[in-house]
Amino acid sequence: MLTLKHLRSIEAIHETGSITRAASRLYLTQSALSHQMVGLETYYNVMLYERTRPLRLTPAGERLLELAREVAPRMEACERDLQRMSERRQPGRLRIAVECHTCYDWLMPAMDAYRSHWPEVEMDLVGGFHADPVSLLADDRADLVIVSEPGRAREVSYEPLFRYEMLALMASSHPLAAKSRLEAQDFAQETLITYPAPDRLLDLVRRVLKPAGIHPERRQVELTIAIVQLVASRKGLAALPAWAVAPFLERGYVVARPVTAHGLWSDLFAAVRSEDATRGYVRDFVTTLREQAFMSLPGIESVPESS
Amino acid sequence: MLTLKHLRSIEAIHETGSITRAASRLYLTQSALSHQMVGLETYYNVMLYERTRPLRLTPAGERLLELAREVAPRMEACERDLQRMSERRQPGRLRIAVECHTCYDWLMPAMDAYRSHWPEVEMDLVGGFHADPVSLLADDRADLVIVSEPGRAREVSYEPLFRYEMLALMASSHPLAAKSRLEAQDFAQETLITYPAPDRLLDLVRRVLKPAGIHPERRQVELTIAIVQLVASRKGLAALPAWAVAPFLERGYVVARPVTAHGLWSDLFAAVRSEDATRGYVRDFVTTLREQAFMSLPGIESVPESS
DNA sequence: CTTATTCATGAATTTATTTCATGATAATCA
DNA sequence: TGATTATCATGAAATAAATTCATGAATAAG
Repeated sequence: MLTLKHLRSIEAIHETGSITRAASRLYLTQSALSHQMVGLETYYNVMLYERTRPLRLTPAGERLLELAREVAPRMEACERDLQRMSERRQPGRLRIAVECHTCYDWLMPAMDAYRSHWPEVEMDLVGGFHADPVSLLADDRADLVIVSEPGRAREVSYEPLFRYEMLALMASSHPLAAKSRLEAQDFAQETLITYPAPDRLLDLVRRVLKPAGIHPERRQVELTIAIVQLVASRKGLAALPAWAVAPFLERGYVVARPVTAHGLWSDLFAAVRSEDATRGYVRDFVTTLREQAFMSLPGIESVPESS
Repeated sequence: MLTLKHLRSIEAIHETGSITRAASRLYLTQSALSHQMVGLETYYNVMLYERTRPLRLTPAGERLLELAREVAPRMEACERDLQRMSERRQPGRLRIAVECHTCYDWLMPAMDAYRSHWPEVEMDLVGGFHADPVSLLADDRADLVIVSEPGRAREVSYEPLFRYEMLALMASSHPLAAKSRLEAQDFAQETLITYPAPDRLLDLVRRVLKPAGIHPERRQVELTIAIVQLVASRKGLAALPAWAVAPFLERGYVVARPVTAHGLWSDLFAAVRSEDATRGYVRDFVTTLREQAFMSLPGIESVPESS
């Protein structure tokens, strides 16, 4: 029988163009999703997608996608209403702390989307720099913190959001632009342009350069646009999320290259107090973060289980 | 997770005002439906219906009902479209034969409802009287026959529709009106007014009077309204489906009484060729018959499994 | 007050879903 | 063009979910 689960699957397959990627986004194995689709196809005796790469929906698949788009939001709205009815306490509050500079790019639209679903939830951003932002949860100064690594404290629950690739950025006239990927040694003689943040938060430094014993000259700038401008002016290299550099590549002054053989991928998690993790408005905020990110950020993936 | 099944359940509970009756209409045990509801209630941590008789939906239950009403028809429309896509043969044909006179009362509206879902299916009514209407299927003179008893031939599939109670009808001034229920002997000295049909099709005669060896005087009339008129004029008794007599009871000239201790219940089935039983447009016709009947005929029930 | 009904619940059963392990097929790249 | 890597399909096993059966408790009807 047709379920919401099937509709979500069709949407994910359509959006990712692949059973494997869709499965990962749905937190399923590739096999489970394949079985699920074969089951649907057998039940209705139709093909739902062409077995080509990239995979495309057939007319029958498109029809299901259409259903998903008209039906899924209504079911979700109903679920939110039920959650509201069950939590007869005060409407919730979400004070959000963010560790990474670029996070604001996707956090703001996500908060907007969330506000329309949960108008009664009061949202706030916790400003300032904090050595250990997760401790803001226990101190009751924040209710949700965006971090790049899950901790292991039992009082805090870490919800995976997504992962993105960090790309090395250089002027298109830079000699290193000739290489298809950069390694740690390539940075040795360069200036590294970063946000003003401790090394712990700079994935390139912490996970690539420091382990290789390489400590390039450094320069710190606040704004992404300023970093790109300095790179274009051949003042040094930078490492930024793939989705953040995409708009600048079109103009051709800078180029982006992966770092190390498999690329430098960073994960993001939402940390919440474990007692809050099951609340409807909190879970829905996390879900909204994921949805909005996958909708607007090109090239991101879901966090693999092992992380 | 919320499924279409849950929505159908909520609808059935709302319409029947009882877990037991809803379960029977959904072809489930009472227990299964109870578990299902408790599961939903636990998942969302809300009550869905008041534990009173008759049972009423809570606001949370009403919210689910609202969802059901906006979402279920869309899912059904999509399923029909998929079925159409899978059957790339000729659009179907439905020649329908009917055994019982009163069937036309609910069959016509049901056919209208069905026509809007399957405009490409050509419907026709097979007229005339037939000693063995089910044989019309094998003879390819009909595609679906409404009958009151399932046969056991393997080439024919019998889909249960619903059951209704036959009530004895008499003038309100008739002495028997004093009794709360009638027995076979009560008919011995009366005239029985029936449709012009063989005894085999008259449930009162076949299942009550004949077994008791009672053969009252008879009079045959074509139209339901004429039967009621004769009864009101004290020309005799009649037995008609509860839903067919309901409109005449209001005026007060006739009264209706159950027959025998547990009432005289008649079942209805749709007989189709087994090869047709799985076709989308056929299954949907049967589903539409059930739906429309339960929607418009008061006091009917679903056919118990054993029948 | 007794007798029906009706709903809830625990245990057992059946059915469905998911994963694991692996094979087949198609795309990519030296 | 092979060799290599990606991706999807599939069967068997494991896990999870839904359904039934048997029964108890609560509620309405006679």
